[in-house]
Amino acid sequence: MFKPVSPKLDVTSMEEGVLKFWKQAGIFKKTVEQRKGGPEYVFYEGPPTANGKPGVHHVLARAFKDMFPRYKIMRGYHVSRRGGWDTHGLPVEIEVEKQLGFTNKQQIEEYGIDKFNELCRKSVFTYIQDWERLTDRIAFWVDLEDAYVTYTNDYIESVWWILKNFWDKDLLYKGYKVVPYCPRCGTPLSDHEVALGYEEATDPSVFVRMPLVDKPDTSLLVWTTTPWTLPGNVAVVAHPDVEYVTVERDNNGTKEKLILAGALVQKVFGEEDVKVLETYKGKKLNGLKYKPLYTFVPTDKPAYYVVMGDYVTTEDGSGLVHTAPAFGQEDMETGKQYDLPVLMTVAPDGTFISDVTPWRGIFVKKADPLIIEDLQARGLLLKAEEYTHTYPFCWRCHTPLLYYARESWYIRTSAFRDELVGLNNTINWVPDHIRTGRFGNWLENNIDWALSRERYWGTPLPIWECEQCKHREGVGSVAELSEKTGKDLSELDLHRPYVDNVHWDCPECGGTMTRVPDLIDVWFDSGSMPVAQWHYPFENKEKFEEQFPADYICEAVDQTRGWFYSLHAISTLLFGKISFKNVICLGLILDGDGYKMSKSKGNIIAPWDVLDANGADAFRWYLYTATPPGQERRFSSELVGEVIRTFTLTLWNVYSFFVTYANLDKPTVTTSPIATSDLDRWLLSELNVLVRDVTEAYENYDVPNATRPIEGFVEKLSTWYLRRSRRRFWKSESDSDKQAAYSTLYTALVTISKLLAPSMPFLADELYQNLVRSVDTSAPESVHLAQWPEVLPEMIDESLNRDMELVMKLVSLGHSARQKANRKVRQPLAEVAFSLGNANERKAVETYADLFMDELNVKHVRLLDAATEAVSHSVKPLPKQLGQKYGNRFPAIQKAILAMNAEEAAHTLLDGRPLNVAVSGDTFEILPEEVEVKALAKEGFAVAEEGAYVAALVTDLTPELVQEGLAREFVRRVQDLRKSAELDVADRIELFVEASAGLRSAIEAHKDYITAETLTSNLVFGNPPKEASIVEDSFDGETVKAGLVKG
RNA sequence: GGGCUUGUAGCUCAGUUGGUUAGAGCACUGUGCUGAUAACGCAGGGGUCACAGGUUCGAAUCCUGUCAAGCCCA
Repeated sequence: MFKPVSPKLDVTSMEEGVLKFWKQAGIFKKTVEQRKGGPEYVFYEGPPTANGKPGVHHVLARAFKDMFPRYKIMRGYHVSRRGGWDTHGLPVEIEVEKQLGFTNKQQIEEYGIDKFNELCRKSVFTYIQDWERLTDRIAFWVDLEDAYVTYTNDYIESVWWILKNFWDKDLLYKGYKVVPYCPRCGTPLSDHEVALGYEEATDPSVFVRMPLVDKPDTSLLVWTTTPWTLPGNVAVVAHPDVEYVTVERDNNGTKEKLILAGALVQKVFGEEDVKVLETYKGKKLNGLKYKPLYTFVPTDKPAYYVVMGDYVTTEDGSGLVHTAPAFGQEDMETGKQYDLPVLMTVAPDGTFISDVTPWRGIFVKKADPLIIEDLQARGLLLKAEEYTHTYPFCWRCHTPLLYYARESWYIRTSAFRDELVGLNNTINWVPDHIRTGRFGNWLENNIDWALSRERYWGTPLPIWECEQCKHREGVGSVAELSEKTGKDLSELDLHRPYVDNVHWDCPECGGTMTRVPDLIDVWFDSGSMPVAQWHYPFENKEKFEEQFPADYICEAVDQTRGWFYSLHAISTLLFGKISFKNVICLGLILDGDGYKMSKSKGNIIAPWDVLDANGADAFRWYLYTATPPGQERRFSSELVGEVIRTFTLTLWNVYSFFVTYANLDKPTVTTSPIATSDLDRWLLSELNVLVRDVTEAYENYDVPNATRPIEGFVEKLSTWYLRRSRRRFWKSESDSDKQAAYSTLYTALVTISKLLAPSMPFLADELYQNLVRSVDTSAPESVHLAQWPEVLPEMIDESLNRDMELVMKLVSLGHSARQKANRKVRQPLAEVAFSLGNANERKAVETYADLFMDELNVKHVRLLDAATEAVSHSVKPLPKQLGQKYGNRFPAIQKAILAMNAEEAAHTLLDGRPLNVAVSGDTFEILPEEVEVKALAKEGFAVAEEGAYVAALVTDLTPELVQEGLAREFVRRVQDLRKSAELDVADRIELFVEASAGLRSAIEAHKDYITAETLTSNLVFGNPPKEASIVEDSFDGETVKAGLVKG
């Protein structure tokens, strides 16, 4: 006996029940233990930060993370799914700053770094319970009890080991980094903070002459919107492939020559009459020396010449870009590339340094007009205008931000560009385009990783420097630190401020070694996780080797420059290997209107609302099936509800049907059924196609194709197989056909439960527990401990699948014809005749004649006789076949075929002979398969057609047919009555009938049929007793009163 | 400003190497069927395949440009 199953389903309580079962039986742990010794499948969890509540985008990522380990477990792999938490970084600090009401860094230092960091440490897990609860509810199986945490000493020590490795390979260096910087707050801002403060601003737009050293009458014409950066100028950038021109113009009576981009001449000079003397590519300008505008600060390297850069555009300005490496990120990159000097003309408070004598102490933005004045006076200014653009301001104090070079530590990743690109090409990206697109481009344009941060809560950069002689040492372990200091530091907290208090004597000069104040980028923390989660190499050597690299990781697309990059870069530099083999890169979740969900817009959808309404399975299924994973998706709760209506309930009802009837019949079910009918063979064939396709999709990390086809199969199972098989389950005799039907349906349901296990883990186990475990206690305890279904190729019969598809199409045409003829289905008709496009399909009509008769309620099924019954034929040349064969002669051939006598052409082709078509002197032999022949049926038929397929119904009624129709109408009434009287499916009844004459004789003529259909043990013509349930009705000109009682 | 992605019915999405009248589900309307169903069948309305050029006998599909949206970078 199976547990009785109601056709109604309360999704959430079902899921909670399964959740409870998993917990009690420890199923997750068992999935890990059971596969010990099996091949290893490695999954890495990209660590989230638990200082905010999880949202729907986290459900998305976790749903996708979960499905492949579940699949692999069922295929016999061992998967340890270790969780992890990202715990350092600015977002954590900002939360604590908010909490303390701080607005700048001084306040933190005054408050005490030790106390501040302690608050950070606590704040990190503020919402950990929300995370755990959600993770549990959506059935993301991950080991959170043994999760790695990036702030632990062990983790940090491993990160230090990596950094020491880089230090020893000379991959760490100190350089300048241009950052958005607030001169009032005295601090750089993170990208996130900068994004908060963009506003419209009006700045000067100046065109400046920079005379060439060798040709003083010719000047480069340079454009800038930040005149204050001009004292820091060291070079001018031109695009190598853009057209530049030398123009001659009148400058207050003297002729002057200016160089600028040809495309901008009109824009710069407008109406003015300028003469273009010469046109050439930008690369001709390469290396030209010009006279510096200012020389306040001496240069220690060659400067003041033209360099090449691809980023120059001809949208604005002059096409010649002024470069001051201290004040622009691109400028800094160019400076590094050409080894240009960095002129620091501005103090950290945003004023000019004293070397810039005319404007010393003046805030740079305020100095702009003064600089313009100076240039004007020296005849170097062509023109000054105003320019409105968006510019970032400090979100705290509204001071305009300066792009400003700060000293920073870098990793020499650009030296590994080829390795980064080459190794990336061996990674399987889903979607594919990320590999060469977003991620590949990023790697090809790789710049050195700016590693350091001037903050407090993070992994300290383990480099110590002598205060006197600047001698530096990298440290790669706590033991090394103990050795250098001669103290046991094994209990030292590796965070600031404690680690800052560790000093030793400089081996070079005897001075004091002090740690540099910087922390490292948190992305370096998370990118170190393959190593650091195991405290490698200090511990767990074997574990690390077993768990590296990952077979599978999955995060959203915003991680291309985040975790995806940091993982890849670190493992490339450290090991020369990839750290993940397969990666699914998810698109973002948008709201129902296509906007990004954000707190400020108030369009956040809370995951719990969706879970409480529709459960986790439907939520997951929606995420898997709605959109390919890489695409951004519009999300709404209603669409998740649709999953339940169209998929979950359909499957549930098939399941409920099976259990209900199986409990009545108690058949012996098996999952290796012997199919007796074509319908069974067809279903099993389709089932094996499904197993084959879904398995292949899982192997290819193709989520939509691992899920969507199951929907299609369930639909066919419910609306075709089961609808067509109902009577086989009802009938009273328990023959082999019935056994086969039960076993076929059983096999389908059990297989579906396994195919659904990775994607709908709750429903899958609910089905499995009842269908498998309740009859076989030796079976694995959960579907998640079971084996993935094997494809049985011998069960796949492609031609049977095609035949059944044809049958469904013809049935559909038959129904359509009935509707056109206005003949309801309960009225039997004499005959249906089909016409098919192609001769080898004809057999199917014969094979499935019984099915057609039953489904269409007709007495006879046959093929339409082309010779005698079709009034006419039409021919349709098929473009695909003929077009590919005859190319540009196709239109003429098509025209010629249509111009022929359709009847003669049709008969030729129907006989299987080729058609000779003459087109402007040439004769072409057109084959039967290149033309579609369509028959039009003669009158007397109700016809429906689609392409070459025709269904023709004989609609004439005989008295016998009418009587049979009446009998069916009567049965329908009785069945409704049974239902409204809430009788059980198997209850027998006594039936009392009063009917008009026509109906009465119909009932008498079909008494056996009626009593069998309605489970009537006694049919009486007469007045029903008082206790009977009664219906009165009239139809087809007849009236009836019927009553029934149990028994 | 650059890169990547996307644009097909009211909504969510398919659409194969270019080839018949561009499809499905949901929603809507009509109708039929039903002792598993919250369903199902049949039919109907609903499309400038974002736009404009080009290649081709033939373009939703290939090429170029434009527009819009999203993300990343500047």
